[in-house]
Amino acid sequence: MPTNTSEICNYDFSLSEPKWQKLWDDAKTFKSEFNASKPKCYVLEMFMYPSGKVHIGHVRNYTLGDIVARFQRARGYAVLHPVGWDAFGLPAENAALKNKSHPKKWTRENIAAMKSQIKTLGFSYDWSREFATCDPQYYQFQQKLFLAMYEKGLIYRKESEVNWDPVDQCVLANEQVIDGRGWRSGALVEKRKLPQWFMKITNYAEELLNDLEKLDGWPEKVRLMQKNWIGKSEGCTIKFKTTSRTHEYLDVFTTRPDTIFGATFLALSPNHPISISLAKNDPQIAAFLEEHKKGCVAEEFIEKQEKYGIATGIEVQHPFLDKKLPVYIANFVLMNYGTGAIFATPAHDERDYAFAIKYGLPIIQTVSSDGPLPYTGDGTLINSEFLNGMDTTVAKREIVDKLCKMGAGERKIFYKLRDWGISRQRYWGCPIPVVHCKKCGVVPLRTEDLPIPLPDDVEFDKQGNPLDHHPTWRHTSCPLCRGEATRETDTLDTFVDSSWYFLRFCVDDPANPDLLFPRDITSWMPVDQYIGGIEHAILHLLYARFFTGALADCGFIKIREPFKNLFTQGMVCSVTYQRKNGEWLFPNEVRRNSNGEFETIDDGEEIIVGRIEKMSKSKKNVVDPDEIIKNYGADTLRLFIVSDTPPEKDFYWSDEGLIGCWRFINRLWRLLLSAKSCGICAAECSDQINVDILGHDVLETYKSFQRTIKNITVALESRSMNLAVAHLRDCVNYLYARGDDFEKNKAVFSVIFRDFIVLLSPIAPHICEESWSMLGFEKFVSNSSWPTYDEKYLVASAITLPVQVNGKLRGSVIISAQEIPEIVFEKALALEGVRKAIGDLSIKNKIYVEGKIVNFVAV
RNA sequence: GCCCGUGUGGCGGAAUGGUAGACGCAGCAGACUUAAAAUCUGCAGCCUUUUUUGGGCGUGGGGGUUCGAGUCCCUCCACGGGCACCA
Repeated sequence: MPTNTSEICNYDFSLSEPKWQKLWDDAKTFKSEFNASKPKCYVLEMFMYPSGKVHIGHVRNYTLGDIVARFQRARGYAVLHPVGWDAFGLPAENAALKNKSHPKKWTRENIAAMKSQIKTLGFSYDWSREFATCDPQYYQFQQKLFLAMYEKGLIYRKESEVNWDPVDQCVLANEQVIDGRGWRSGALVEKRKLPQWFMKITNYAEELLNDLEKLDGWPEKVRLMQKNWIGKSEGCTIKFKTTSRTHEYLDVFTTRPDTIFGATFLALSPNHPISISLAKNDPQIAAFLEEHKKGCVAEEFIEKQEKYGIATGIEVQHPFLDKKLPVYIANFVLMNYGTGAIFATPAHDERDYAFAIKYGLPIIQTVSSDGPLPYTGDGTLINSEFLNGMDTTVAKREIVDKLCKMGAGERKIFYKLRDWGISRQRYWGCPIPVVHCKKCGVVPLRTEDLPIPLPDDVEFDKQGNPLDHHPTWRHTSCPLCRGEATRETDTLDTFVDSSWYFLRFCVDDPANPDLLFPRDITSWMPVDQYIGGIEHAILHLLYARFFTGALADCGFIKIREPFKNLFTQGMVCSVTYQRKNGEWLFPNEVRRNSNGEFETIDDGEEIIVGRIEKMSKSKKNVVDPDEIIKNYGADTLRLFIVSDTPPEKDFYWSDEGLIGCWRFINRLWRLLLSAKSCGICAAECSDQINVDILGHDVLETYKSFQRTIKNITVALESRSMNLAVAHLRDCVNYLYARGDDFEKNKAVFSVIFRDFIVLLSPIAPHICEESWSMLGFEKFVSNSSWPTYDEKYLVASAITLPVQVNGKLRGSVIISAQEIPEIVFEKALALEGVRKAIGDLSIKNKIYVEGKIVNFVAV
């Protein structure tokens, strides 16, 4: 890759790009203004965590958003396109520890550094709305929202078994535990009991699930992932009478009440109250529970657990048969789902089957099937008394009705979704506005006591939460009794910060200390186009949906769904290089030797060229956006990042591809220079082009360009940026070949060039401004309107029609658009290839699809 | 295990059931140049001496629907992702 591009550079981006960025800034070009006479369009990219450096993944995300924002602006929308920082979080604390610095300092410096990087990409942001979630002006409102939701009963505190990350010394939400490990540290998560703050997201399970159907602007995949995560199952509880003296009844939950006659035993979770109470008097059960507890933490049990259990000696009465069923404690029954107890039907459930085989329990088939047991599908009931002969769906309804009438069961719905644990035992987050009073207990602060600022003077030399060690901050008075009280030292999960930032962006002046959500907020909401990575499909997007509904219920806002359209872009990937000893290498430490093999530059060691993987620092397969911008300019990078690969798919970085885009930018510049020297300019433009007097060739060019306008418009509407780029390239190639016509048809080509510049401007805005100005157009191309096209010019006068015989291509004829079928067939039959293919066969059928194809069926 | 998605040249990828491979990368040839780079102009799925304006094959495999299938249906395979004892 040439690093010194000055010699081959005929378009000087290094002058042009900063110039236009400054002019846009000075003119406040991208300041969003709500305008009731225009349709609104809120374009938002998931805001950035200030890690310190912008990476290519950011560039892809924000370029996609900027193209949408600029395109919609040109099409006449009032566009809101804000930018901000997701600035609280653990890495700031870790970095502070490492560098003996302060999280605030680290965060602020990173924001400053990343902001200057982002600015060099020329995004059309309204910077006046910028904020960071660690701004007291932002989090004070979050504290206010907390109090309102607390009052509404949507937040509660509970002693709870939590996911404890032993490395980060922090509690994790269920969503942050991946394969039993912390999502950030990768450490094996332990179970601990701690008092925790929760948000009642489960109150919204049904709404969050049902509204997914309305979100037709979301990828099906994301909706499905959320649906599975919410995990609704409909069924019923059944009350079994037991032989135990201490526990008269045992409630179980099932989605298959139809299989009740196949029940041969019951199973309790080891954490079930009955299990625990039995353990007090039964050392064997106590030992079993202890062993299970240990097993839960060990890795191999998370991977693949064998089913095992222990008999309790208790039996229950079958609700319909004169029969007693034994009760077991089984490791595969979860306490935090359903009632923590099940009835087992080995014939129709894989887990029950495995358990029954292991402990020699009976297996009774109650749904007929051709295949082997266990059979979990639907079918006709057998061995089931009054249900015999019914279909499973009918039988379900019938049996539940009967249980309800008997008072032995009720219809019930359970969800996999759990309440959201929002407590974090960490310093760098939003303080929870609550105090602990010896007399009054947990007391929320009053709104007038806000904000509770995070103290700056903390020390990180001790284990755990620095707020706990602060000499004064904790000590305060109780808002109720004025007595001595201590502040809550847990801070809020940073996912709370990102659950409503999109609402705050709607506020004209985010630094305004008084207004939370002024009246114009609902004018901008919902977000019309949200863009971000698929990795947030569940966590962030589910929390944000919940928060929006909850804030509506608290009376703050009127909308319930925050994101109308969602686009999830793919990852940016690149090849990896490794030494034989496994050490990763940067691309610039590697070269190809004369045999075409890869070797290190410094010692010539042979290199393993690894898989193409997501760019990451640890694998060293990263490219630095700063370097690219320095050598090729922002327009080249923006163009490249949306070329070729559809935005939802993974993008494979290649230096050659980047250089191809660089060549395109320069080729375009040469085209514009030659156009200018032919007299193409603003003054020659006329919106009244008389198409009727154009010569044949120019008319064809004009029509072809009309199609280009349509193609690019359609491509950008459907977010197919790669297709838009292909059509732009096509158009440049086409115009290049018609250079000789420019001078003779200045009016037509001036209009074409003007419109072309607008078409390219969302993707490569700087060179477009430069050429806009060079050709004498006024103001900014960034402020001009999107070109329109007329469908009537899209119809070609002559069509090349493919001709098939028995579905195989045998030639083609040129016909006029309105040709009658008889003439078309006549012309087609005259083709030598067609005659040859038909030969001695007789024509059975003739098909002519207007303007598309001719097919002769011959046998 | 369950659910979802994807499979097209050397590569990234185009294609409302209607000429498969647009556009680009890499490649090849020519022009310009002392030369190289850059640039410009062409060629380019595979097989096949009917010197080719011919023929055959071709969108993961097999089958089906259709005048016609990359596209729709069935089935198998491979890869990727999500969930994972959720009763």
